[in-house]
Amino acid sequence: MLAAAVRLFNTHGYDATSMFDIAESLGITKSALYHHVSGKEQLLTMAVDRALGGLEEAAAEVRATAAPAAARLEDLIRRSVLVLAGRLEFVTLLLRVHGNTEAELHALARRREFDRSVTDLVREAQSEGGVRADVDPAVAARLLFGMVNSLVEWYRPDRGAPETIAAMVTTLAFDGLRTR
Amino acid sequence: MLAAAVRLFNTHGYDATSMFDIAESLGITKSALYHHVSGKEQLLTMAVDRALGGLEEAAAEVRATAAPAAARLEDLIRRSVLVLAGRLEFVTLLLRVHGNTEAELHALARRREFDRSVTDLVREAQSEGGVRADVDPAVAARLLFGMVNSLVEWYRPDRGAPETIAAMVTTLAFDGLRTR
DNA sequence: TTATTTACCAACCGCACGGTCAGTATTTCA
DNA sequence: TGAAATACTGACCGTGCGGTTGGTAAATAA
Repeated sequence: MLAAAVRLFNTHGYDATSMFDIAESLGITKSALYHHVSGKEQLLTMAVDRALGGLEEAAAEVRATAAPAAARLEDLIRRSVLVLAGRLEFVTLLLRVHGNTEAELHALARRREFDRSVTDLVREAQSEGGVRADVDPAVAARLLFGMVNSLVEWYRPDRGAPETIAAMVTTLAFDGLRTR
Repeated sequence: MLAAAVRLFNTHGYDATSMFDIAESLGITKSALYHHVSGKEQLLTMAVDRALGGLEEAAAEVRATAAPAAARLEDLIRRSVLVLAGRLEFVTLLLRVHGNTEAELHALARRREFDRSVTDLVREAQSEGGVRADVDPAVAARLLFGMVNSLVEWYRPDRGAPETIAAMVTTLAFDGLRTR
């Protein structure tokens, strides 16, 4: 049910998807839908929770390791790509949320907290000498996750295994495109 | 007027912005608004046109130069960042379009054409030996522009001059984060 | 001055949406 | 068997939306 709703939200947009559309795609009536969920916003909340949960779990696991910061950053990027690929539809919805309601603002706050932890990791890696110091850590973090997050716009299983994509992302992030 | 509409579309979402909201933000009535534009969709069309126009112009200018493909790719990335920074609100709207109407589908087609030209450029650079050959050109193109397009989510003039950001993007894209 | 175009307004229309409600099948379990 | 909980239905409600209409005020130009 959540899956059906999220699929429609992603295809036609959250606002453009009516509760009737969701019910119809499940072969039930709108009233039956309201018997199971409190409203449209709850579906959104459940979906972005699943996305944020995966990302936060990845960050926590990485924080628990004792490797150098640069290696932890690489690991976080890798794990994030795997979360994105595994929970693609939920993360897609999360990344399109823009803070119109209370619930969306809360999701946005959690996203910002995640972003902040990435920035911190970049800064730490710079001070350890593992990452070049001539880039602003906040900008670098945002560009890095701009790359990762772009998966929601184009990734499909037939374009490569998640691990393959993750390897490409970390290669590009740490070594760049130039031949050497 | 277009600027006011686009600002509201980006803040609250296209669907969530009513023609009344736009009129109110301009201090006129809804009817006055309809005197100048044919409808809500025309505002969208005009906005995405301005975004796509900038990107296509950049691609054409780059195509007209005779440099190696790798240098042309770097130049296209640089120019694209400048277009994004300069027309931020219009590109933001463009990147959120998802093909619900005829006009949006047309915009999406133009975007895909641009993406294809980037992929071609990556492939050409690989065959010239200017870019590492162990990455899929389509994936690399998408990751590169994932990085560039992320600007619409975070860029503001006080976070750095467009040229500074552009330099960071091309550095990250070609040389990566690792110290050497 | 007068005719014409341009800019604007208030009131209105039809429609689709999120959500409710009163009631009815169906399942569960003592 | 029968009571209680669960799953579901169709009709309905209020609201806000995109867009229209018939008309008025102001600018423009002959």
